[in-house]
Amino acid sequence: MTSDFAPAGTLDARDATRLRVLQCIRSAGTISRTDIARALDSSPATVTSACGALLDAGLIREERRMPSENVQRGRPRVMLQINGEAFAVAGLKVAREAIVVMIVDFRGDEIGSFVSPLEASCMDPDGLVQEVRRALDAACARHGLDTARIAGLSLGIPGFVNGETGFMHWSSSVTERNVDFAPLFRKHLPCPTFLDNDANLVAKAEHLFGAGRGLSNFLVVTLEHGVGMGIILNGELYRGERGCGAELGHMKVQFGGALCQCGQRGCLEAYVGDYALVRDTSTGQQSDAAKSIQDILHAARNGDRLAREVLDRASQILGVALANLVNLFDPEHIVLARSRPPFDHPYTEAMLTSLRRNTVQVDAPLPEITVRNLDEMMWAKGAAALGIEMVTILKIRERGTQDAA
Amino acid sequence: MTSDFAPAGTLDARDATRLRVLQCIRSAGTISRTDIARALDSSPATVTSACGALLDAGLIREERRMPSENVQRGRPRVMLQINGEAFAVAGLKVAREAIVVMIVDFRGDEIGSFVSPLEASCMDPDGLVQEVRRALDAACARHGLDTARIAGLSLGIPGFVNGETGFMHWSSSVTERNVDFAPLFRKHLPCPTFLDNDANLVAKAEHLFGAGRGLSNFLVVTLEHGVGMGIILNGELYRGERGCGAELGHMKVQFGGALCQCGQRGCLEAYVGDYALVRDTSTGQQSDAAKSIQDILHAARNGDRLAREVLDRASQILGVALANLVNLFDPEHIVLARSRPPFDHPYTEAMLTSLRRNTVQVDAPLPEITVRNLDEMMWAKGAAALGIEMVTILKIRERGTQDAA
DNA sequence: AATTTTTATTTTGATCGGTGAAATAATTGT
DNA sequence: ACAATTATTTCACCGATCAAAATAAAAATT
Repeated sequence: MTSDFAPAGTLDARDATRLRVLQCIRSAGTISRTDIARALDSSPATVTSACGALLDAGLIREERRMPSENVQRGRPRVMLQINGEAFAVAGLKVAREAIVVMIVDFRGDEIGSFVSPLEASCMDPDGLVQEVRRALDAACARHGLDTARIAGLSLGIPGFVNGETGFMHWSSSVTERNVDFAPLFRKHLPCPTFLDNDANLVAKAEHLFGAGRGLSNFLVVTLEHGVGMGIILNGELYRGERGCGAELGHMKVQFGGALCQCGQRGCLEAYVGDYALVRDTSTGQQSDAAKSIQDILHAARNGDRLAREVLDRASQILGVALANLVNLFDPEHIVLARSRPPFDHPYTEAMLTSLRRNTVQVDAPLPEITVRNLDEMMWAKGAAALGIEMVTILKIRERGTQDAA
Repeated sequence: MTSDFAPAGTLDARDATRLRVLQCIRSAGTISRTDIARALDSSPATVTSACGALLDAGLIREERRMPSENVQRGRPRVMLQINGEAFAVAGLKVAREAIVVMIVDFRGDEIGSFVSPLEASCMDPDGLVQEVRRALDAACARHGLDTARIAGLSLGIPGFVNGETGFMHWSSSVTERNVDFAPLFRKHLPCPTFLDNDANLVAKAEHLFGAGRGLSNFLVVTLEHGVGMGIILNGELYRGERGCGAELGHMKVQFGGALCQCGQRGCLEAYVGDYALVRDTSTGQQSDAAKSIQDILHAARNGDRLAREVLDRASQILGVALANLVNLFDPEHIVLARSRPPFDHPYTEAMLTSLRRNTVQVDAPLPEITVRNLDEMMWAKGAAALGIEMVTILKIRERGTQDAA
């Protein structure tokens, strides 16, 4: 049942403590044992023992502290930090035209990246896994890394994916439906491999390294061709019962409204997705087909009324959708990750105004909103973030069994 | 910090185990120790000891088993069940015209109920608490109960309430905003008292006693004057960061749409709330003001086209809103609790069709939908459900400290 | 320079919850 | 009566955590 694929939840009490300590160190960056004990509200003794194990496993290291302004009396604290060299993890984002790879160390720092072009944007499962293998090998080769140093591999893919089992219900990148990737990964790839919805990965990245660090309840909305969302509740990715929730792009914002790619009406994507903007600004004239988001923005800036209206409406509707999220989830924070600048100023302003206007009024302040640029690499980095988490658990477990032996 | 008010989260390992065992017994109804061990995946020894404590505390009891079809060899299992007589809890729902009280035993079975009329539908905090006291005393008197037997009291109130702290941001029943009820409760009421949003209470009731028994992720949508929602995620009430999420009634389903009571546009309530139906079926003629939902339904049944259209649209829009929830939360189950019959057949059908049509298509089946009648008493019972849970925790803790002494 | 004070970490010994194994209990089948 | 079977309890132990004591490493003081 608990295969390689989903190692979480299988931690005994001791390993759970070690993991907590590790995560505390990671989120603090640099921290002493005493402060860890304080932060986790546990005894120094416990922290000492957990840190011992983590040091033995090579996952953290002691830092010879700066002789600087530590103007304190008493025995100086020994600072601990994540040992970046512990292992490397590859994050891969399967996009339309390429597989984007980012290799990061255990700290999450980039070691190198690589873009491996794809012949076809939609492949059969076996073909996809082989492309992944090719991308991984090429990325390692480019940066002079032995593929064996990669301790884990994490794959972000658009579509409905159950990140806990590796089962894919549907993806725009895969010809077949209902594929169990776990065995394919085991067969073709050299290290433990994890699969998740790409928006979930960005959420994970924000949670581990970005604006969501240390938060328990926050949302990440991704804005590119489509609109996606990752949900962190109680400090964990919420995946829904069947592993395919968070379909913000197909939230209906207008009853009987505009037609969406998915065949339904009034979906958010049908107003704010790239293709919707292109469609709605087209006037039936000449070069419309070639119109890009850039063109539309440009036109709007030059006073084109249609372009302005479409962008304005998109911003407002996006604000409504975010307001719906605030009304439903009441999160601490929302990260709005957009690929290209269609929602740049002044549209971000319009969006925020609409958000405020459509939120149920409580005296408590609204959740913070962070707008973040999201290039292709960020997706891959998000994948890597998940990989780090998963492999960390594997390593801690491994260590545990070694102790026992 | 951890006052009387929110006893959860303050359980040590042992009490947590006891609580798990107790909840297992509750959700099973009648179960043997061996089966509990199997269900909780723990050792029989642990279960024995936990049950010992629970028996001592009088929270559960052994059932002399039926001599019936237990055609098994070996030592017969001793069945355990919740001891209803352990204590009583009062659930109160603050409605517009009355406070509805239900007194239940520890099993959740009704001991008696009472409706205590209110002079005013909106009171100052002190007045409200005194009305609560009056309602409690009257209910006890009616059923010949000593008020001292009530081990806990739980209050459901419409509005934005932080159920974990007892802090009320706003409620339609209270003249003031931002009231901390906890000290008022301590001052005027004879037993530990808890406060929560009324929709949360119905969710709790479904989780403990209704369609959500044993489920981890499900939603309860309440349909009456307004539209509310309770969210259970990972087996717990999700309250959002500021304790005021789940505002389904103000989810925008139509950009720039119909005007809502709240002053915003396109809210779900503005299409499916009682007052919206009345408004939208009014033709500017004579007795419109007196029109009731019953009248509208009746008119529709008799072929009135406007009434039909309005009800049809309401059903469809409700379906869209539920589809949004499915797309976002991917729950196991949704309970639709409606107070009066505006969404009876054939409108329930229309609603379900709309739900199906607006859900993102995955091969996995849709969550189950249960439609449930929700009379005023159910709200009170929901409140009682929360009360049972809270008091259970208090009792288990109490028992723990007794042991220590 | 030696000593005191202060703070951080480790060691030690005790506690406690959970567990497996063995013992006991309560049946049915022979 | 005795064997077989299943449920529960008892018991000895393990391992995680913790408080307290010991130790370590510095700064301040003498």
